[in-house]
Amino acid sequence: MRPECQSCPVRRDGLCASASDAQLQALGTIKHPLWHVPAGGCVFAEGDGSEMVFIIRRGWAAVSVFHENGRRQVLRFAMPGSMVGFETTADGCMPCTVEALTDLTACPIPRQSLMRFCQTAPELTLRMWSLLAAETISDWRLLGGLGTCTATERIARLLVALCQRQPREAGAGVDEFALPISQTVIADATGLTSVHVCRTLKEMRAARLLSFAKGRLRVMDWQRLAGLAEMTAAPAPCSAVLPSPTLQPDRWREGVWRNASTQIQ
DNA sequence: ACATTAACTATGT
DNA sequence: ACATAGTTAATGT
Repeated sequence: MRPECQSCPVRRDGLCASASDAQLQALGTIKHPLWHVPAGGCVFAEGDGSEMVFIIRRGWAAVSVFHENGRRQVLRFAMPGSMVGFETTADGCMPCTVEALTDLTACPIPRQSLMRFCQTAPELTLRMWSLLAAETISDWRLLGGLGTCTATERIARLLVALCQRQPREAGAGVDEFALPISQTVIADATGLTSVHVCRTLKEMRAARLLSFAKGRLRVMDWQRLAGLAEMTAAPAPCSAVLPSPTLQPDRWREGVWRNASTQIQ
């Protein structure tokens, strides 16, 4: 096993949680050295011909596409354990840009090698499927609200979804989180202008829902925030309720949502 | 560069 | 008429 795999911060929750020692050994031979991307840098950009998929080890990234009108749409957020780079266009180019929101460490794995490896490792393949599907569901909650929800509701959806995926910080209360995204990023993720995001956050602060400053979010009223987000939200992030990888794959994620909702209801 | 605020405009209810 | 959100511009941090 590679030394960086032994110290991997997403060894428990990420893809490799379902890998045996022998499989981890094999993955170690196909993976590339870790990538370190400073905040503001790109893992890859729209149009690039990347042969890698990446497992995020540390830090946050925004996955986005750019429109002709100069504006961009953030499609999803990647954080420790997230996998990016699976989507390629027919000509093998990347259809989106992955930009580091914080200093980032990513584990690059050649797409073709991983595909070949999956043919020998069904459990790993199923876990990959499950993890990608779970993130897709989370992402669709945001994207699906863009056409129908108000500014307050869209922002509430975003914040609740990010809090649920955020691994809990040791020591910190459940109501306070590091949220390393600017209002501009919130705007690009919610389809609002940054000016209106600022106005809306001011209203939410005045309504004693939350406070958000200097990259930290304090939630003061989970009930109302979850109501706005149309979610049965628990302050506990997924990692606290993520069932063990030995469960049947098709029961993992249902368990996550059920457990998350029963904690507050 | 990002956040905030105000004044104004367009659109939908 | 009112609410919501975009635009523009000025100012602050």
